[in-house]
Amino acid sequence: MTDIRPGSVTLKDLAAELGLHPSTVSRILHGKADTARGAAAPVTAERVRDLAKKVGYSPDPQATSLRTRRTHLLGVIVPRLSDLVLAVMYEGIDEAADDANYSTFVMNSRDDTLIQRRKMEIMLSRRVDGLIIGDAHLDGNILDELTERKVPFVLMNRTIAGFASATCDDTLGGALVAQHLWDQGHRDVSIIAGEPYASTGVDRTHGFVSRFRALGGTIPESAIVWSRFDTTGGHTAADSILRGTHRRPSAIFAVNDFAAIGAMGAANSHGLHVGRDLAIVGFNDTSLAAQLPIALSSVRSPMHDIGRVAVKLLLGVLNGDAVESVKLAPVLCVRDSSDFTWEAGQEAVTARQR
Amino acid sequence: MTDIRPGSVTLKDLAAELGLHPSTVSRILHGKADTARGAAAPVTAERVRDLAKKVGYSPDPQATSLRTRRTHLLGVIVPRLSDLVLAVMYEGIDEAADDANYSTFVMNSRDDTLIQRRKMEIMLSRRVDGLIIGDAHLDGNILDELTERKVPFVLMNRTIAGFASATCDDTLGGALVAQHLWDQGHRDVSIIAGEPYASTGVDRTHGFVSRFRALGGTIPESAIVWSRFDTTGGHTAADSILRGTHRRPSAIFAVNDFAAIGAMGAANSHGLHVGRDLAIVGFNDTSLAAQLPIALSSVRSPMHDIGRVAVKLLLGVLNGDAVESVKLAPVLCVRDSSDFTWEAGQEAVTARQR
DNA sequence: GCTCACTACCCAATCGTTTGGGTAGTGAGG
DNA sequence: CCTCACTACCCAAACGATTGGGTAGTGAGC
Repeated sequence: MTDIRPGSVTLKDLAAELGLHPSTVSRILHGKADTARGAAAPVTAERVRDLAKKVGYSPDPQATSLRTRRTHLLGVIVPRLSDLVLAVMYEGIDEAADDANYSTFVMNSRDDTLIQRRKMEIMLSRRVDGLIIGDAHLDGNILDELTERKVPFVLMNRTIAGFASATCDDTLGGALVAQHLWDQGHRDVSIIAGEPYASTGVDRTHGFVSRFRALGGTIPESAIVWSRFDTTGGHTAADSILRGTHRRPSAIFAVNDFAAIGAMGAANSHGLHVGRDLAIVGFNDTSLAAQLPIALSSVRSPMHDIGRVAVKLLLGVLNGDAVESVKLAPVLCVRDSSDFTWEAGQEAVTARQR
Repeated sequence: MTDIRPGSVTLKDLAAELGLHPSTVSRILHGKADTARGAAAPVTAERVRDLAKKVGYSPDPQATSLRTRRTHLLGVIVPRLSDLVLAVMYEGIDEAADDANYSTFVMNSRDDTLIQRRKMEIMLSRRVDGLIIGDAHLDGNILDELTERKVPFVLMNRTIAGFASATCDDTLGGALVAQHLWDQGHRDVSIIAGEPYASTGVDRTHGFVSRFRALGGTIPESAIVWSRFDTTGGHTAADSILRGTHRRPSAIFAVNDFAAIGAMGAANSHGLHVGRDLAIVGFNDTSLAAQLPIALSSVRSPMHDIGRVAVKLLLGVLNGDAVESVKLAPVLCVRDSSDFTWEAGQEAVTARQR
């Protein structure tokens, strides 16, 4: 590419070199239909472009956005990037933003409303063109404020009624798991439901419960345990489920792979062999699921695409379009952790049906 | 905070409102020793600051950096953010940058030299003040180019001789594992070594081999298998190791937790019980290690701190200081996957000693 | 009464682009 | 020959902040 640091050569330099006015150069290099029209003679335009390429001219985005009031910057706020799910979504964002010539800031809020606010202010003070919010809380009061302040934004990962969002169809995902576990003969199930303020966990749980009940099953409130989304959260939740004396479920649905992995750990320490004594199904089908010593059944959510769609939606908003929320379809991946026909055969299934 | 979108009120507005000159306001709000000195009367300063707070003034960073030639922006390039190790390091960066009033761009290079270059150019065209490079390849020709172009940068995660870096002491980490496995009685070990262009894997492998040999052990070249850093990479590598007919090691050191998890999966499908038939040790002690059905021994590396240190180093460079590379100390965490005294008792150890 | 040193400000140029509005020069049409 | 419509440019004012260099006004010192 260039052998010099960008910024060393300006529009003015180019103009001087060619004996043109900076504005002419600007129109040639950055104009649209302008160029074809009255901007410059084709031969001049050629000269300009050649020189620009030769000296490695790249426009100063600071100067440009000072003038245009557009930074071509998007802000992304996630609970934590060390959550693989959000990291993958961000990869999708990174890609799509890049394709559209935008750059992104991403910051962690740790799901703390104070930090959320602070990071948002930082992004706005950086003059981002819009925000992608991946850590929306169901009470969502910040969002109203953003709307009032006319900040363009969309939600990702978690959804909230009334705002545009890019998510997985979590309700459907939950339903798929319910159907699967029911088909496998499970009648007594528990749910590790995630944080109550996150639509992901809430919707997955709701989808599961609705379908399970529609099939004729029962799920008492006590079978739903709220938890953090990480491994320790899942471990703790599963522990409390398995410790319960009056009933011990034959299957656990964790709304997140990491919680599921934690649950596997807990099952282990209770002397239960996952996939034989206890079925566990996770959500998101992260790259780990299939590789675990006992492969984890999981609902594959198109995380990467969710990130891409979020960018598309936001660009739509910036463009003044009326955008609609997008719910991408999940797919259930059944593996050893919940496939009772796998080695135990039919007897296990019937045994479980009691 | 403010109830209006940042950017709506400028320095000029403040000045007009107060009957002062913009430059005076600027000096009051952003000056250092200036303020105390001849900038303005204390009472005026007070008035300015009050109004600024009241109307929610926040300086336009684009305008500022256009003038100052400093963006307070740092660029971070990592192989992939969906690698938990890099994600955690980035969290450290995010924090430390925030503390120092910097913002960061982070981009994925997928360890592809072409993308690496492209992302770098994007960051430079955004006029970042400096770069943190988390995906350096040992052949490192881009780095020389950066040096030549006088771009301030530091390395993180991976190190390369001659450049400032923030890393874990990988050589020591490898040595710790060698010592541990030796103490456990293992004499026949294999290494899943990661990508040959990454110093992390190379140094961990080298540290391991050196110590193991110093203790009197032997490690043939064939016992070292290069691989990708993810679970599938580990799976494939372990598979080829375990498939080997002439020797089957009693222990495997994977230079990365994810590779180790993949190796566990492979061991499983070879009918080996990890922790009894085969010891496996990983690296980084990611949050998963301790939660796995069979808890994974791993070398804890201070990933979060590595990110923080990287920022500190880079700020040092920006400040014109001569900075030194920092190697943070690793700690070995022994768990079930390699603790033979755990349940099998002494017999297993001696059996393995042959 | 004059100089000197402050104090408390103001002025204007500048950073690199963009953009609405000119304006010389040319050729065609009447 | 004059007008008109182009073509191919140029001019200058922004955008919002920073910064080196003024300069009135005041009080002290001699």
